[in-house]
Amino acid sequence: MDSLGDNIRKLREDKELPLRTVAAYLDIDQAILSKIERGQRKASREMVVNLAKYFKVVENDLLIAWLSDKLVYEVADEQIALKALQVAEEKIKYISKNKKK
Amino acid sequence: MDSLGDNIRKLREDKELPLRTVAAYLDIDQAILSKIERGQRKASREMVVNLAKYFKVVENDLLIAWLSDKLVYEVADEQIALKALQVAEEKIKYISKNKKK
DNA sequence: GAAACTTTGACATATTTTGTCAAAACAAAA
DNA sequence: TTTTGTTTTGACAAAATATGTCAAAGTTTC
Repeated sequence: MDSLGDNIRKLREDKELPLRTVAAYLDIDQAILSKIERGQRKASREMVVNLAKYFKVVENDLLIAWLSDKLVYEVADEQIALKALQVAEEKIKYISKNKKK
Repeated sequence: MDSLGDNIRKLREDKELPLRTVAAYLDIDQAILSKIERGQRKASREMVVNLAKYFKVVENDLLIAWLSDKLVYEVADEQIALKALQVAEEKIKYISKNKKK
């Protein structure tokens, strides 16, 4: 249930690595990584994939944290947020059902 | 469960109005309205609110269609789409619980 | 086939996102 | 408190997206 930022900050601090090191691996400026960890910038999908590889965690776990963050961000100041998410679920179910054919 | 575009196309055709008329009310080019109805462009929140007023339908119904479309768009080509939506729901529930205080 | 309506695509403009950098802020250790 | 290493911040430029405008092409109706 944590945000992606919380996740990767924990992973990084557990290994006692400076931003610099992880940022270098991702080939991004450490300022950006700092902002991502604090939720001020969004990570790209590619960064998330690379982070999962780097920290050896299940890629989908991080991707779900990342994508759900984006969704929350999208609906954040709407009263109808929850309802919209539920309807979106139905739509996705419907779409994937019809894709199997 | 319909997309916003389907919704407003139905509303418009039921009243037998040309794109031109509705577009004029919204103060947008009819080309844009055409694309919105066919899901090729996103409507702005403001347009949705104005459309609800224009067609005298419940504003939230259209807003939910609009917002859920955006969410579907966001997750569309992810395998984890459904899972991410569910996690986003949890996050929203958590957030709104803590906002009530 | 003329008239009204709709769709399409090219293009310009505006807005948002993203990357870069350096200075400021902070923390730990001497 | 100075030094050293780390993190955060904000200003700015560049890149990528989104949005608006228009006219031509396509479609439907009569």
